[in-house]
Parts: sequence; C-alpha cells; structure tokens
Amino acid sequence: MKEFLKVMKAASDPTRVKIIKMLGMRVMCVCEIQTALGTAQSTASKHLKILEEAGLVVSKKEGLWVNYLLADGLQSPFAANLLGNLRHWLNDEPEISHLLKTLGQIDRCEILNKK
Amino acid sequence: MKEFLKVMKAASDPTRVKIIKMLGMRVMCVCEIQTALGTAQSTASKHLKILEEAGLVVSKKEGLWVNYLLADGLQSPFAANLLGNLRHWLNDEPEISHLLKTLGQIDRCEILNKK
DNA sequence: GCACTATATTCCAAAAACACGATATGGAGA
DNA sequence: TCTCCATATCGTGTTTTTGGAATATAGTGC
Repeated sequence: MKEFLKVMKAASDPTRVKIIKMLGMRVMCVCEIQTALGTAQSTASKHLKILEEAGLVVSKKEGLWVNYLLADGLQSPFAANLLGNLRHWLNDEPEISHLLKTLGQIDRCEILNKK
Repeated sequence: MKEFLKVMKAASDPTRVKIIKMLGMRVMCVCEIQTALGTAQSTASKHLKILEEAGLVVSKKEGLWVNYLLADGLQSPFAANLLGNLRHWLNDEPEISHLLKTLGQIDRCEILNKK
C-alpha cells in the first residue's frame, strides 16, 4: 500500500510529471532539469528525490554531476506500469510537447558557460 | 495534464484507495462506506466527490440513498487504466484484505437499525 | 404543510506539500 | 591543503489537503 501511494503521490505533481517526460527523452543532470523547468535548484533536487524514492527514477553519480534516468521498474510493479503508460500519455499536451522541444537547446556545458 | 493529475491525486490517499477496492466488490451507499471506514460522514462524502471528479467513481441517486459504483472508464483513459490495475493490485495488503472481509457484515438496513 | 433521514456542503484547525534562499556536502583540480 | 562547482539538505513562509463537527439540502412519508 505504501509503495503504491508513493508512486501515485509522486505522479500527482505537474513538475514531477514533466521531469518524467523529459527523462523519457534522455538522461539529464540536475542543473539541466532545473534550467528546463525554470525552478530553483533546491526545488529540482527535491522533486528528483521524491521520484527516486517512488522507484520511478534512478541516479548515477559521475564525478561532480549526478545523472538521472528513468528506472527500469524492476523494484516496483506500480512504477513500472506508470512509466510504461507515460511513454505514450500526455505527448499531445501543449505544456509537455513544448517543454520536450526545448530539450535540444539545453546542455550542461552551455549552462556552465552562462554562469 | 489536468485530468491525469486528478486521477493520480485521487489515487494517492489511502482512504480513497480503500473506497475503490470496496467498490470493486459491490455497489455501496455513503453510510455503508462511512461505516466500513470508520470515519465521519462528511469525510466519506468528500472523498467520494474527489473520486467522482477524477472519473473513477459514478453515483446513482435512488430515493434518499446515493449508490456509488466504479466508473466504466469511458470518460478518462487514465481512470480506466488505473481501475483495471486496481482490480488485481493490493489484494494481498493486510489492510485491504481485512477491510474487504468486513463488507459482508455491512448492510445499510442494519446501519439504520443501530441508529 | 411537517417531521425524519441520507447525503452534501461549510467552517475550522491540524498536518502535509511546495517553493525558494541559504547553507552543507563531497568530488575535482591547483 | 585550499578553492571551486554540482548537488543535497535545512530553515521558513505559503498554499493545499485532510478530518470532523455543524449546518444545509433534498427526498420520503404522514
């Protein structure tokens, strides 16, 4: 029950849904996600933690960066099911499709340069 | 997006999940649900409204009683998918299986008599 | 009309979720 | 070691969610 609720709760916030959809396109680090969403860094980091604890997302440390990617779902059948559905769902939402189109312009090295 | 979030939010509360699982067994009126959950009447009614607005549940007025049943899912593909999964999910949860076992003892006429 | 009853709605207080700035952590390089 | 940078965590104010008591609504029968 708790595992199920964690997945549902994680999926019931628009910011976190956007993160899932973005990670469906490619692996991203926190600063890229933060930039794409236009939020504070702490906000992006916290949402990612919630997604990770729900089994929807996995993090891989590589040097200073932490790369986030979608989980394979082996831990949680609920997460696996949701991730499978979200591959198709919401693609027609203007809010989502527009966001995904901006991913091409977002690159961690460019973000570094602009600081 | 909004429809999706409504379904996820509706499914992210333990009381509402219990209601869905109970309605998977049989149609129930508000006072039966209230009794099964052990909550205040207003609490049960409010959760049912949230479930209905998410497209997970449908209400049918019959005289003084209002019968609630699971939606067929034709309105919302998200709701349909979740309801389909919840037919199998969580049946092994002690909290759920115990609750479902008590449904046999709950009847609107008996509730009336005890008032 | 009047009473009675099942449900919906309102009101209020407590708890949780959310966002941001500020600070802490931990790895990389000089 | 010291500094720098990406990320995580903490502290705080704001908003949302939740639950129950009280009240309103609507159907039923007299």
